[in-house]
Amino acid sequence: MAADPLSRVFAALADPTRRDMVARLTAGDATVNELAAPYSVTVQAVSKHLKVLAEAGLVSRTRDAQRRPVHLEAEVLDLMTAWIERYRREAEERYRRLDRVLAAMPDDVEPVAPTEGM
Amino acid sequence: MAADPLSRVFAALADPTRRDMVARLTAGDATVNELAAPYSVTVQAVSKHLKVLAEAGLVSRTRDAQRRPVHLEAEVLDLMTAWIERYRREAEERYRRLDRVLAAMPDDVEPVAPTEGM
DNA sequence: AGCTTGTTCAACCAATTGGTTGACAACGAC
DNA sequence: GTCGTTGTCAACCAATTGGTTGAACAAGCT
Repeated sequence: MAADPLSRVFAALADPTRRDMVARLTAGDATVNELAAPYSVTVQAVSKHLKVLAEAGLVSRTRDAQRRPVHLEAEVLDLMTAWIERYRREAEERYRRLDRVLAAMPDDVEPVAPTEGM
Repeated sequence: MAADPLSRVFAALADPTRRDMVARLTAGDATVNELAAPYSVTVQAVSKHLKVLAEAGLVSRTRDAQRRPVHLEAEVLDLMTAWIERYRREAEERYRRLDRVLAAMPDDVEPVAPTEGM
C-alpha cells in the first residue's frame, strides 16, 4: 500500500466502514465495542480497522481501565486537503488560461499541437 | 475495495504513482507513453493505473488517431473535499464546545463521566 | 483467587492489488 | 500490403486486504 503518510491516510479512508467510524468519532470518543455495535462484523474486524486508522494517524488510543477509548485526530485530514486543493487549483488555473487563449483566438485559426507543455 | 464512488476516489489516490500522474496531468493532457516515461515500470502497469483513475472518474480518455490522450477530471476531487471538510468541521466544533465547557468549569470540580454523548 | 468484560494476537482463507511477460488490435507511414 | 508505434488484454505471481475463529491478555468485581 506504499508506506508514505499521505498514501496511508487515503487508503484508510478508502473503506466505507472506516469512513463511517471517523464520522461517528466526530461526535465524541468511543470504545471499540461501541464502534463495533452498528456493524455486522466481529469486534476483531473493527479492531483491525482501528489499527489501520491509527497507523494513518487519524485516531489515537488512550487507556481508561480495561477500556481503550478511541479519539479522532482531525488535523491529519489537513494533509489530504492540502494535496487535493493544490492540484485542483492548478488544474483550474490551467483551464482558465486555456479559456482565455480560445477566447482570444480568431474563429478561423486552425488549432495547432494542442497545448502541449503549456 | 467497496465499489462506492467515494471509496474509489480515495483508493485511486492511495498510491504515490497515481497521485504523481494526477499531478502531472494538471499541467496538461498526456498519452500513456508520456505518462509512463518517468517511472521504472512497464507501460502496461501504467495503463492499469490509468484504468483505476478512470474508474474513479478522475481521468477520461479521448481518441486521437492511435493515441489515447488522458485528461484530468478535477471536479471529482470536490467529492472528497466535501467529505473531508464536513467531518473536520464537525470535529473542530466539538472541540470548541468542549473548550468552552472546560473554561466555564470551576477549577475544583471533579470531572464526571467524561463527555459521553455530549 | 476466580469470573466477567473489553480488547488484541495468531492463524487461516478468499479476494484484490500492483507488478510482470507475451500476444494482439488499431492506426499511420512507407 | 507490411512495418513500427501506441495501447490494451490475458495469464500469471507474490504480497496485501478484510474477514473469520479461537486463544490470550488486562483490569475490575465478588
